[in-house]
Amino acid sequence: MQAVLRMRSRYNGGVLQKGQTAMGPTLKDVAMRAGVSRSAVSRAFTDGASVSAKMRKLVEKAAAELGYSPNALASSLTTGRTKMIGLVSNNFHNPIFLEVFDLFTRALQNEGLRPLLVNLTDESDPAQSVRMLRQYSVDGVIVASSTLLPGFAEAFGDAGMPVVHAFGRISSAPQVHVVGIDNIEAGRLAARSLLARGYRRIAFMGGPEAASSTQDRLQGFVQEMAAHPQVTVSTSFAAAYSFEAGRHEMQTLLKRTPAEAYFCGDDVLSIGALSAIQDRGLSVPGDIGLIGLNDMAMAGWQNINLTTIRQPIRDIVNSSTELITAMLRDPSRLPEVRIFACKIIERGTLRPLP
Amino acid sequence: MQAVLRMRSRYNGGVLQKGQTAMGPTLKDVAMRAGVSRSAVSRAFTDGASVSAKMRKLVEKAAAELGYSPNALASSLTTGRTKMIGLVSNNFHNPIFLEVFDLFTRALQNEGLRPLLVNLTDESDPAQSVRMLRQYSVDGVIVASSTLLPGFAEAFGDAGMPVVHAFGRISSAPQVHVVGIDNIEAGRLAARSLLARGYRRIAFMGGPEAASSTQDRLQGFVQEMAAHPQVTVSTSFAAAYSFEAGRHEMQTLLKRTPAEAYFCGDDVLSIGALSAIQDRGLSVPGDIGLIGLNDMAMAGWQNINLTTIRQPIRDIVNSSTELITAMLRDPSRLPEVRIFACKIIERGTLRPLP
DNA sequence: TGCGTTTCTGCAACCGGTTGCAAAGAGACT
DNA sequence: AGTCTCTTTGCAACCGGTTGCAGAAACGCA
Repeated sequence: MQAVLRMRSRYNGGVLQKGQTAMGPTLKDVAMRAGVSRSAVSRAFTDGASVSAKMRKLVEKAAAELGYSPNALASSLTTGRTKMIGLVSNNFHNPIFLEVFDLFTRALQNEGLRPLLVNLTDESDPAQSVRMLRQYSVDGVIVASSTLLPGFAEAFGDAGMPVVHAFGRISSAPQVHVVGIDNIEAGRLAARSLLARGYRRIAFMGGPEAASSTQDRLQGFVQEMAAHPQVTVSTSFAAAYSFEAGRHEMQTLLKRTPAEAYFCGDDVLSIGALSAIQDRGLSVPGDIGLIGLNDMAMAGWQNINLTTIRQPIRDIVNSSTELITAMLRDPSRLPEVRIFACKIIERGTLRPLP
Repeated sequence: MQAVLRMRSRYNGGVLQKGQTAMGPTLKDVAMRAGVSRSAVSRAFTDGASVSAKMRKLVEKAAAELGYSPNALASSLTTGRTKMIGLVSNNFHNPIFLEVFDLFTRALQNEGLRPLLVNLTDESDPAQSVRMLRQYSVDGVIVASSTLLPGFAEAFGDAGMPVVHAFGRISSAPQVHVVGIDNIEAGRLAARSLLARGYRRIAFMGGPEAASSTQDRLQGFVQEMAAHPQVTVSTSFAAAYSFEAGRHEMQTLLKRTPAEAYFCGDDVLSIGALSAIQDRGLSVPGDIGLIGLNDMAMAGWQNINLTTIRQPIRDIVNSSTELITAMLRDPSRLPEVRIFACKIIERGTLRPLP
């Protein structure tokens, strides 16, 4: 009985010591209050543990009275799992990624996992990021980016963390899990739809030339065109996946004889290009056709109304989350590639099919 | 000497036990390798600790050879600080928040803090979120939202966590730190600029009626108009801060006699309204004037070219970050309100000044 | 060389939990 | 009641670090 009267460990009557996190009562406090051992309390909060219903009820009562909730970090010390997932990206300028973050955070939360957001915009050294995520002992890493060099995802994998690269480059011998679309196929799809509409002088206006997504889309686009020698193809690249870059690139293109239709690397670029074309007094699709990629919300806005290739964001996010949880269950699982199909969303920036 | 030969704790030769996080060598391993005590290693990694340069060098060498980096979570157990900050929001549909997240993650990273992203879109119970953040012992919480009920931020504060509510409602007796703009003043500013341009039938088309930001903007708007009885003011609300909601609301308004100019609750709403107006064959600013709020990137795009009130996102984010770090140093600091001025960005959706 | 100071270092306890193990308790059955 | 299970409980060690304290080492100076 007298145990109950002893000091309540460091949690001295609600007065916070300076420089210390607000920390509630601990397992020890609950144990004392319930008059049981600390192990009992621990077990009462772990499902599947060996505890009698009576004990559990007793502990829960004491815990409720004290407002106790277990410290996830402390338990991670012994269990080796923190239930934290590094959510790594360098894509903070493409509005589509806001949706990506929304979906990822919700999907992870539903699995009882917490996203630790890492912004790699200023980072060029994978080792540095590995160290950071190591220090926080994340259980796994989701790389959400179409422009981040594959070296990052691989570095995490090499460091022994489960990794999924969402929106990453498809590979037939993947180092890590990859979930995304086949950008080469997307390039072909764009090419086919331009051909079907009878365009003869067409062009690829890509995103940053160094990005694998740009390269792949171009490759597919050109491949498909190769079978149609009567069609001429030209190529150029915008400096970034941004409105301004797209607008600027199109302004440059318009100074010479422009193509009849452009496959733009991405919707944001398309919208920039659209703006440049309209400023010039030309009409879309009357004078120039445009097709984008992503189908971001804005593409559907009536004053934009962009024909585009839809990237199934939701499927990619859900599948990535599923894959990371599978990895947590079985870390020895071999890297897998999951490819989702794209489809064309017909709106008003290409001339109609003949 | 023989201590060096003992088993290297759980890190058995690089082979991971199944179900365990990839964990590198530990402090103990480094201590053994360097032939010193564990305390010595710990101190070598804490700056300002009492260690000789020689010892530090010795430890660093051993650590480098083993690829050791300290476990931040373990240390948080004794120090009581995790260097993790809960970044809480429910705003995942307004593109401006992508920029907000970008800025926050970078600012926090620069301070050596890690954002734990919490999506409250589906959450209505503050107690639930408090429990979650407690379990992860975050050092503080940044609430980044203009629509989240103040009850959330206050609940975190009551639970003893340092809190800053960014984009929150200004109050003269704040429960928690608030950083943002004075929405009442923003409403006045909008009103004044419409008046100055000679509009006589003007309207407020707000965001969700329940959001404090909407209410405040309306209040300021109406207050300013009160001094001009010759001007008529009407009011309506869109269901959400989204393109579709703005478009839909404007479509409804256009069925009756529309006002000469609208102050829209937000840029996204303005752009939706713009789309509805143009669809109807009317021109902006010829037939109807529009002014938004935020100055999101898109507002500057040439095919939108929205006159709007600029919200100084960057200042708000930096100031919030500064405030949260100040709270970490001194948790007893009293709640403070920081207000930033807004200014009008003149573009092309209002008729020119007479 | 000896002595007083100051700087370093290691011991051991602790942070808040988890878990293997052994002993206690509760039933079941003879 | 006695014996044998099976369940439940507590003890104690451990997870990977930190830190107060006391003793050891290094230094300054006579």
